[in-house]
Amino acid sequence: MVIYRTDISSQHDRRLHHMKQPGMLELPVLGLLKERAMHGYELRKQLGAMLGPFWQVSWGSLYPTLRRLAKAGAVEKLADEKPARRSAKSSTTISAGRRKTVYRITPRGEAMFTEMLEETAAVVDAEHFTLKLAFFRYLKPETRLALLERRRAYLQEKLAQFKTNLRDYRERIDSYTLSLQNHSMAATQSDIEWIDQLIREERSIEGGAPNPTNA
Amino acid sequence: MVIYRTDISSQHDRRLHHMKQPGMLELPVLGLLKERAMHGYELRKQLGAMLGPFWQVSWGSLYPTLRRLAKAGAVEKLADEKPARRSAKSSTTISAGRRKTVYRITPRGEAMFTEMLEETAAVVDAEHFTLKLAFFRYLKPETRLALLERRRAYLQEKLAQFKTNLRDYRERIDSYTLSLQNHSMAATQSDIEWIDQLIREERSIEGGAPNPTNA
DNA sequence: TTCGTCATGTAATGGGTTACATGATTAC
DNA sequence: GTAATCATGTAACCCATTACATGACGAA
Repeated sequence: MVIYRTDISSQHDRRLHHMKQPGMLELPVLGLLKERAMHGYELRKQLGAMLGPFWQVSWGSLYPTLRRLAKAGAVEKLADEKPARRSAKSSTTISAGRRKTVYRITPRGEAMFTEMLEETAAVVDAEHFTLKLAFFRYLKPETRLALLERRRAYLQEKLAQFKTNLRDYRERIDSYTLSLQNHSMAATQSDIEWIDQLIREERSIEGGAPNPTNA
Repeated sequence: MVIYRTDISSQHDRRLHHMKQPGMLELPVLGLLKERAMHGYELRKQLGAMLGPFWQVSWGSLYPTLRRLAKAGAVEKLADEKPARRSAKSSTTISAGRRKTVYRITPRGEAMFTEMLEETAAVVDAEHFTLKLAFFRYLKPETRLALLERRRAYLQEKLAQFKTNLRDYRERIDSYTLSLQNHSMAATQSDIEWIDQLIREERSIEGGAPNPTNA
C-alpha cells in the first residue's frame, strides 16, 4: 500500500539479462548461491542469519523464487546424491536417491545478480536497499557511494515532506498520531545518520588521501 | 516476504462482523470515514496527512478497498449532487450531476472498525500496529495498554533473536551486513523505548494516582 | 487555451501468505 | 520409539502495484 516513486531517472533501462520485476528474494538468493551451492532449506537459514529476525522467509516464497530463477537459467538444480550411507533396508533401490536438491548459480545468474545489485532505482524502498547493502562487498566503491547517496537523498526528501506535512496538519491530528509521526521522523533521521556514517567510511577507504596528508 | 508469527494465542477467533483477512487499508479508511463522509480523493490525502509521507496510498489500492467495504456493507456510496453552480452551457442536462462519489460509514462499518482495532494479533506487524495507533483515541485505556504491551513483547523477542543470531554468526558476516544488523537492532531498541514512553503516558492518565500523592 | 489538480475508476499481472502434503534423519 | 528437525515442494487465494483511461474544473 506504500508507493515509492520509481519515475526518477528511468534512463538506462535496457538490461541485458532481463527479468522484468523480480521478486524480493531473487537478489539475496543469487548472492548466497554465489558463495556456494546450497539447498533450499539452508538458503532460508542463511537468509535469516544474514538479515536478522525480521526476515523470516517462508517456503511458499522461497521455492517459487528458486523455480523462477531456474526457469530464467540463473540457477540449476543438482541432485545431491548421497544415497544410503547405511545399508539399504528394503530391497528396492528405486527412489533411494534423490533427496536434497542443491541449487547452483550459473554464469547467467552471476550476471543477473550484478545487474540487479547495481541498479539504483530500487534503493528508495527500504527492503530493497537492505538487500543490496547485504551484498555491497561485490560492488565497486563508486557504485556503493552512488547507491548510498541516492538512498540518502530519498530519505532527506521524506524528512522534508514530514515537516511540511506537520506544518500543514499539526493542529488537526491527535497526540497518538503526532507521537507516531515524530517517532517516524526520528527514525528517518537516524537512518540518514547511519547512511552518512557508511558514506564516510566508504570515502575514507576509497580516497586514501585526497587531502595533502603527507604522501 | 517477511513472516510474522500469528500463531500466538489464536483464541477468541469468532468475529461478529467477519471479513477474513482484510487488506491494510480497511481500518484507516473506516477510521477516517467515522469522522465524516468523504470521497476517495480526499481520503487519500487525509491518509497521507495522518500517517506521513511513507504512506502514499495508490488509487489501485484505495478504490478496491472501498469497493470491498461497500460489498461488505461497511460503507455506502452517495452521489454528491452539486450540479451546475454556474449556468449550464450546453442544452443537455443529461450527465450534468453525478460526480464525486461520497463514501459514508454505516453502523455495520462502525462495528467492523472497532473489531479490527481491538484485535491484538496483528500488532506484531509494524504497519498494522501503526494503523491501530493512529486510531488509539477510540479505544479504552486498558485495550490500548494491552496492544502496546503485546507490541513491546514482540519487539523484545526480536531483539533477543538478534542477539543470539549475532552470537552464532558474527564471524561469518561481513562489515556491511554487520552494520545493517546493528542498525536494525538499534532501531528496534528505539522502537521499544518509544513504546515504553507510550505505556508510561497511558498509565499516568489511566491510574490518576495509584501512589499516595495527596488525594 | 492549456496546465495542473481534482476526481474516479478498471485491468492485468504477479508475488506473497497460508495451508496442505509428505517423508527422511537424527537425537533423546 | 517417538519427537524434533531436516527437507521439498504445491495450490489457492488475495492484495498491491502498475499502467491505462477519462474527464471536469479553476486559474494563468
